[in-house]
Amino acid sequence: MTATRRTGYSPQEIEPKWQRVWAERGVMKASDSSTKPKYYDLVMYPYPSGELHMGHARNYVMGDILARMKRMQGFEVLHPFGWDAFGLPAENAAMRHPGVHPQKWTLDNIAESKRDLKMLGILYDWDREVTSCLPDYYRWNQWLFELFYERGLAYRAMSPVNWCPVDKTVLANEQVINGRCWRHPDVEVEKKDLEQWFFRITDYAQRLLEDLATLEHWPHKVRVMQTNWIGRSEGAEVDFPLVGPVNESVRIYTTRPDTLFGATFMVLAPEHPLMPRITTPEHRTEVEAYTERARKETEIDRLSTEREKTGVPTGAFAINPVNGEQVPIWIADYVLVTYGTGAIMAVPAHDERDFEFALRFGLPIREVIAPPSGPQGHLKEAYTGPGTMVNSGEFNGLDSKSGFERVCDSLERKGQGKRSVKYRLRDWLISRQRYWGSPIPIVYCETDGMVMVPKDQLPVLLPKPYKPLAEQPDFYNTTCPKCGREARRETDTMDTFVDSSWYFLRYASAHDDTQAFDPELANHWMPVDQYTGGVEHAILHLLYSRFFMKVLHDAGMVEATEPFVRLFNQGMVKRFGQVMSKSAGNGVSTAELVAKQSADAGRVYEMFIGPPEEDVEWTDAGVNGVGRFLQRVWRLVVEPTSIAVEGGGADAIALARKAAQTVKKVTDDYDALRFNTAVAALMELANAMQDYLQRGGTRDAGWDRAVQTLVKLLNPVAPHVCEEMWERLEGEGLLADASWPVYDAVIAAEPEVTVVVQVGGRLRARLTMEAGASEQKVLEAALANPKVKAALDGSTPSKVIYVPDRLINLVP
RNA sequence: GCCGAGGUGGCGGAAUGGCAGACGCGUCGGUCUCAAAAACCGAUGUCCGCAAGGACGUGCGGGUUCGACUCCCGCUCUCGGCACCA
Repeated sequence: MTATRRTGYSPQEIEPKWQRVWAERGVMKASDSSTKPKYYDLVMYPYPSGELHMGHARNYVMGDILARMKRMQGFEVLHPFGWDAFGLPAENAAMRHPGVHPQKWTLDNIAESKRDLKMLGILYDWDREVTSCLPDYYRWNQWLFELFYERGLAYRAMSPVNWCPVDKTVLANEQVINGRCWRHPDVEVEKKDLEQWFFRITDYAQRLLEDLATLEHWPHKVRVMQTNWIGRSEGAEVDFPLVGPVNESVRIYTTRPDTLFGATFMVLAPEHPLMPRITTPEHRTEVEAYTERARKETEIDRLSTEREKTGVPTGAFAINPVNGEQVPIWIADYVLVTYGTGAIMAVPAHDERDFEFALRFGLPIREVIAPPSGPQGHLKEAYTGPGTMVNSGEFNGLDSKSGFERVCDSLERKGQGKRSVKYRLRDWLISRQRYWGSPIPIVYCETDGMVMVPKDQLPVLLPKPYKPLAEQPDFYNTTCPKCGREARRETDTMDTFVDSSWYFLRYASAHDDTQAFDPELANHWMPVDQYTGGVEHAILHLLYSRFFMKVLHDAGMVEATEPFVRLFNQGMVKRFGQVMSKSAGNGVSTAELVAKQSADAGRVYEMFIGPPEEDVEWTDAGVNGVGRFLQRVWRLVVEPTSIAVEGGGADAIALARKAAQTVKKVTDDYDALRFNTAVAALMELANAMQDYLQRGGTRDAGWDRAVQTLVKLLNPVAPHVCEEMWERLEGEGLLADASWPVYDAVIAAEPEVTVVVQVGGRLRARLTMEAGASEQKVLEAALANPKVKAALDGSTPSKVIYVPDRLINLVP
């Protein structure tokens, strides 16, 4: 007997159809006034790089799956999109193709990317689209800059800055990776002194650190990275009075005041302001030569731990306040002027760097902390752990922890020092000497100094000609808003991370031309329930956004203090062993995939290919396999044929039970973003359905249940084909139906279950009983059973295992 | 160096302490075809065996447990982050 001819479906026909239908129905338009519970589903807005390939698509698909599921579950979903549209690539393109303006290049790219997103069936509320390079957005960037300025959080300072010689721009600390430019891993960053704008993020260091503890739905890794980046340490500042006529002290910072008696020398950073005054005449030449060389050295050399320590003595001495000892003062570049006080006391016995330095220059090493065990004296290396204080006068015998406190108490009592908390976090340098960014709305006037452009005169528009702003007199020549006399505009633009630090608020009222965002609407939608994007933003973007949120909270503009409740970092898509990218030439073009296979297959494949947080390798065979799966689902749902088989054995109850279990599994998996196992579970259900038909199963209630379950649960991942199938089954699209299947009690069909009760790993009871409505009920009933109660003997079970019949002989 | 995450078939990967390898790819066999491709059906951890079946298997070494991929201790390798922050 031959099976009837099976036709399958044509994705090229149904996919455009449903994309049209969704657009017409406006299914992803978020209502601000809905009575449904809100769900804010956000993917990191991208830099618009033009045509999309499937490497870009992965996180958008994840976001889309959640949006569709939450909508079907009855949430009012905000799923917006926008473009991080300022930045260097547009300028580079403009330089490569003279005559092409960065704006045109950017807007063309946006159009291409948008077309490809739609082609993949990813639904956004495009009415709320945000484009950061357009005046109606960057106007509010400038407005927020002024808010920061008014609150004392934006300031200008001369600063040695990181300078990328290729991009000819200043880089933030965060953009320097191992002393090299983040955009050019082979280009060393130089140092240069410039007047720069900063945001005072260090004022928020403690709150940024503390609130990390509340972000329990963030990846552990990201929280650890931010914690380390903020880098809080507790210690003390101690004054070492200078020896000689100068009535001054050197203030040092240490995290180990308990080792104060072991300080045998001091080290100042080469840039330390005290250096020129304390250096003795006979050491002057040497010190100046050293500091000059340190200044010229690039970050990469300076930061290398491989490098041998260098330094020179100043000839000056200072007095250790705790024991009156005179210690020599050295200059060395292993001490950083930007951290602590730019000066340290060196305790070679208990600090690896000081130890190395002391060995190199023959400086004394004195042990003041005895390790809890092992021989003391004769150190081969620095002992940095805790121990007992020795050679420390009145503090001898104290353990290092209480010694820390007692020494601090003593210093504070005598006015020689004080407890002090330091952070590694530096202020955020936002100035960029680039054209394609938000102009900083400040005017310099000879009479009035630095003046903000009045808010009603914003935006300060970017001039049309593509040329550095500092070379455009039409731009920088202006009048002072206060006195009306000639003045000069600031020609720096803002770091694009400023733009991306608040765009998620703009979505709440994307077209409001009276304010950056409507506080009421922002409070309605915020915080973001799910934020999805690349791990490369684990520090910069996320820390800055958190900072903005806190500042805006303090300004009374938003209620929440954290922007993102749940964060997820998806892995990257590779092909031929490399991350998919235009430059590597290994991208799978969205348009081509859709033409040859289908958007649905691409979507399902990217979810099925591996754990969402892992990097995955794209293979064409893999996507074809998923295409086969979707065709098989179509045949099962639309053209089912049961085949009479000898022996039969089709079990409709078992199929219905399988469907119910799949509902639970897939719903949980989607919620936890375990898309790979969700798809696998749907494949299992399809296999079970096929098996059922092959055993001669017919279209009864169990079958219908399985069909509905499969189509609904698969819909968020493969929306086009599922909508089409649903229409054929029910006469309408699924999103219109908007109902998510609920896990219910088919499990009651389980005739008997065995329950095993354990206390503290000890087996206490085992009994067979009639099944209840659900696993949970079975367990509850088991605990109420007198036999179990007796076995438990009043103690609480550490574990109750529900064991299906087929496994019971494994339990003793 | 410090911090974090991981080592499971030929491959990607599944497994609240309870049948290791779900699901898929690949491979092999079959159906259809003049043939090939596609599609569909079946087999597929390794070793021994014609078979029924047996033995061995989650980086390495110990431990806890009736039972360990899973928990604990030690080691090792890989990948990510930070890196002279006193």
